[in-house]
Amino acid sequence: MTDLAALVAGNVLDAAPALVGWTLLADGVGGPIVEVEAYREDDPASHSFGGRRGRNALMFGPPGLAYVYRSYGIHWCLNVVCEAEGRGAAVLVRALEPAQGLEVMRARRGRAGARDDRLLCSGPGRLTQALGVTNAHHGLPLDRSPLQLIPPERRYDVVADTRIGITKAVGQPWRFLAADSPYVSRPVTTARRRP
DNA sequence: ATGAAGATGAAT
DNA sequence: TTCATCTTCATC
Repeated sequence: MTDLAALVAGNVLDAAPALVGWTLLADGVGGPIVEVEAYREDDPASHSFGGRRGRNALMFGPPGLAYVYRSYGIHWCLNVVCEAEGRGAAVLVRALEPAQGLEVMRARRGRAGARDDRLLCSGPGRLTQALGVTNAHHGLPLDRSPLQLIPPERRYDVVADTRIGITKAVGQPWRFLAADSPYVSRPVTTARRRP
């Protein structure tokens, strides 16, 4: 699927893996998405859980907009709002492969980012810092300046895994990664060794 | 009004 | 493992 509007209008569990490989740019800085997570209304871990109120109202709005929130008082995190208006679903963009605007990213990411390109965008907070995404982008469409989502140029093999940092709803394999990408925030969970 | 928790990241 | 730091939501 190369039509963004149709993609984000669909079921978030389909949209999330399909977004892997799309290039995300903010003012021309970014690269292909390699890791996302899906969140939906019936999911205790989702900001939209329990209905539309306050800031999360954007998750219930029209698909294709950016839902940005503050994490741990420090980081910004970027989501792509999905599904029809009235449904509170979104895809958290967790990591991308740094491809365009490398020097800008390194400057924004400071010490850690300067020494290893894998530390530029591997994590939702790192990614927004590298791309300069903040509260100012909350509610902006992802298909118009300063934000862009460009269809993949090649095929990506996508792997499903459990989400990260979730305490309220465990087990759902709603984290989607580009297989073998060195730019994901964390490798796929390996089977737990027996005691 | 006030407080605790949280879809994180960096340093120790 | 600790801690930075702030919005949202629950409770008083």
